[in-house]
Parts: sequence; C-alpha cells; structure tokens
Amino acid sequence: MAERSASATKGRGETLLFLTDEQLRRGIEAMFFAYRGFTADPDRILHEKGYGRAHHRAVHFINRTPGTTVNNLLSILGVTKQSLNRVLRTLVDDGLVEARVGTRDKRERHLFLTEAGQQLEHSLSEAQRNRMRVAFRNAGPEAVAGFRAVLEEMMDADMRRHYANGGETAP
Amino acid sequence: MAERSASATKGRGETLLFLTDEQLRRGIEAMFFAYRGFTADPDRILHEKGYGRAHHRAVHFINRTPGTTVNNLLSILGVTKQSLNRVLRTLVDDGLVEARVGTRDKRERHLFLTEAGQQLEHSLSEAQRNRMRVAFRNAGPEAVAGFRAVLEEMMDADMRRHYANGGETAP
DNA sequence: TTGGAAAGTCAACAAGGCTGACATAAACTA
DNA sequence: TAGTTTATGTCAGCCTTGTTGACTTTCCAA
Repeated sequence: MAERSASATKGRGETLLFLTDEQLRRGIEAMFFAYRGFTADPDRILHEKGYGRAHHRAVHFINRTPGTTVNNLLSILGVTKQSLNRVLRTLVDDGLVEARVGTRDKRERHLFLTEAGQQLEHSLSEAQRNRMRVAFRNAGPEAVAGFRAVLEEMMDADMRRHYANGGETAP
Repeated sequence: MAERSASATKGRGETLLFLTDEQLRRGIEAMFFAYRGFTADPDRILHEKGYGRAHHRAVHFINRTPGTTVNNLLSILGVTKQSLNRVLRTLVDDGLVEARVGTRDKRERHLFLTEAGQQLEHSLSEAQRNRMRVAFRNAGPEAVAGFRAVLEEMMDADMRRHYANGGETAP
C-alpha cells in the first residue's frame, strides 16, 4: 500500500505523481520531524550551558565569517537588533565573542569568536555534523544532491544569497 | 570554484567527497535557511489571525488524525501537556477545535477540527504546499526522493515512527 | 473499596521573539 | 561647517511558547 516509489516516474510519461497533495504532505511532515532531529543534539549541549538556539545561530555565523558586523549578522538571522543584541551581550560578557571596533568605519563592531567561543562552536557543530554525516552516508551521494536541491528551492530568494555566498571560500 | 558536483561520485571509486566537513556545513545551513522559508508563509497567515506556530502544529495533526487524543498529540509534538493545553484551549474557545470526552475512557479528550478549523488548516497547508510544490517541481522527482531519504535519516527513531504511520492511510 | 496511575487543568516563571523610543558616535552631504 | 544618515546599543514592555509544580477527575487493579 505504500506508494513510496511514485517519485521514480520520469521519462516522457511525466506522471507527476510526486506532486500529489499526499506526497506534499509527507514532505511537510518530513521537514517538521527532521528539523527536530537536526536541532536536538545541539539543543541538549546548549541547555547544559544555559544558552539557547539563538546563541547557537550567532556563534555559527560568527565562526563562518569571522569579523562580520552586527548589521550583517542581523540580515542573515532575520531578527531585530534588540533581540540579537541581548544574545550577543551575554556571549561577550561570558567571553565567547569579541566585538572589535572597526578600523575603517569606527561605528561598526566586528565580531570574532574567542578561544572559548571556538570550543563551544566546535562542540555544537560536531554534534550536528555527526548526525548529518550518518544521514548523508546512509542516504548516499545521489540523495544528498537531491536533498540540497530541494532545500535550496525552498529558501526565500534573499536567503539563498547568504547560503550561496557561504559556499565560496574565496570571495 | 564551486565544488557542487562532488556528490556525483559513486561507482566503486567511492571517494566520499560528499561527506567532507565543508559539505556537511552546507547541509546544516541548507536546513536552517530552508526551514525558515518553509515556515514563512503559514507564519504570516497565523500572525494575522493572532496565532503562532504551536497552533499550526496542533491543527495540522488534528486534521491528519481526527479524533486523536491529547496524549497522542503530546507524543507527536514533543512538548509538555501544559504547553499544548494552552494552545488547545484557545483553539477550542475560538471554535476551531472540538474536544469530545471519550466514551470508553472519560479521562480522554478526542480532538476534531470544526468547519472553521478545517478552513484555517486548509489555508495554512495550502500556502505550505504551494511552496513545496514549486520546490519539488523545480528540483524534479529524483531530487525529491533524495530529499525525503536524507530527512528520514535525520529524524530521531521515535519520530520516524510517527512519520511512517502518517503515510499509511488505512491502519 | 481503596490506592495508585493516567488524563487533563490552572498558575507561575523563563527564553527569546517583537515594537517603540531614545542615545551616541561616526560618516556623509549640501 | 551644519545637518542628516548610518551603525550600534539600550531601556521598557508585550507576546508566544516552552518549562515545572500542584491539583482534580477518572480509571483500574489489588
């Protein structure tokens, strides 16, 4: 009774069975349950240390782009500056993030992870990578390519920009 | 400079380039940005009506399994009963959900969407399905199969159960 | 029949979103 | 140079949605 092989339709027939409402509902629930798994491991670590997901996001993107400004982080995270500021303040106070005044433009604050910040980032991303590595390996390279293709299509256009930029190591 | 075709490795060579930390990081960010897009459309509708994501989740799963009990919903949603109860109460008060006292076991409440509840559910799921339909169509059936395979691997085992059950229409 | 378990409710608290108002310093512009 | 814009920080207050703890009602089994 399981119609899981509907997505194998291709060729000139093009039955589009993979676009039925039922298949879309499965996709929606897959996103819901998978996202929970995706965040579960870091959430545990964060909770132990008294932080939340908001701290994780900040630490992740500061690690990805050291020296990034507050404003840039705001546009990536899509939250208000008041909200980000609260998180950033605790991270700076706890010595995980350093905010250096800009040299060219002194209004800007350039954000860096301290040694301790890098350690936290690593323990968080390691947990998340481990889960994703297992998922990727079990699903195989073809599946991973499809996974990324669909997710990329699902992003808002302006977010796709941030995502794509992250892929190029030399800008 | 983009190494996006790394995932095309297969055959007996098995270079596993799709398992590098860089590729895993891309996958992690893809989840982050895509989930934002995934929830953006329903979030707008919900906010207009004064509801939040928690209401969406409740309405979604009550619609999927009419007559489900509060306890069953709890195990799917993974929150405390107190948290769910607050959401459920507003939905019942607003006439979107009906909670019928169980006939066999009077401690249980069986949950159903009212006419109005079904309308809200439909407007929410329609928005979400539309985005997913476009993403699925643009990515193609092979990609969709991979998308689902990876997400399924990423779920916690107990959640995979709920996901799989949802696929069988006749239990 | 009585004591424990299970389902659900009420109350209070915390995290982390949000808006609005305002301050400061630096940069830019007319 | 005076006035405006930009980048950031901060205070106050609100909302949603998670949490724990205490309580009631109902069921079931010893």
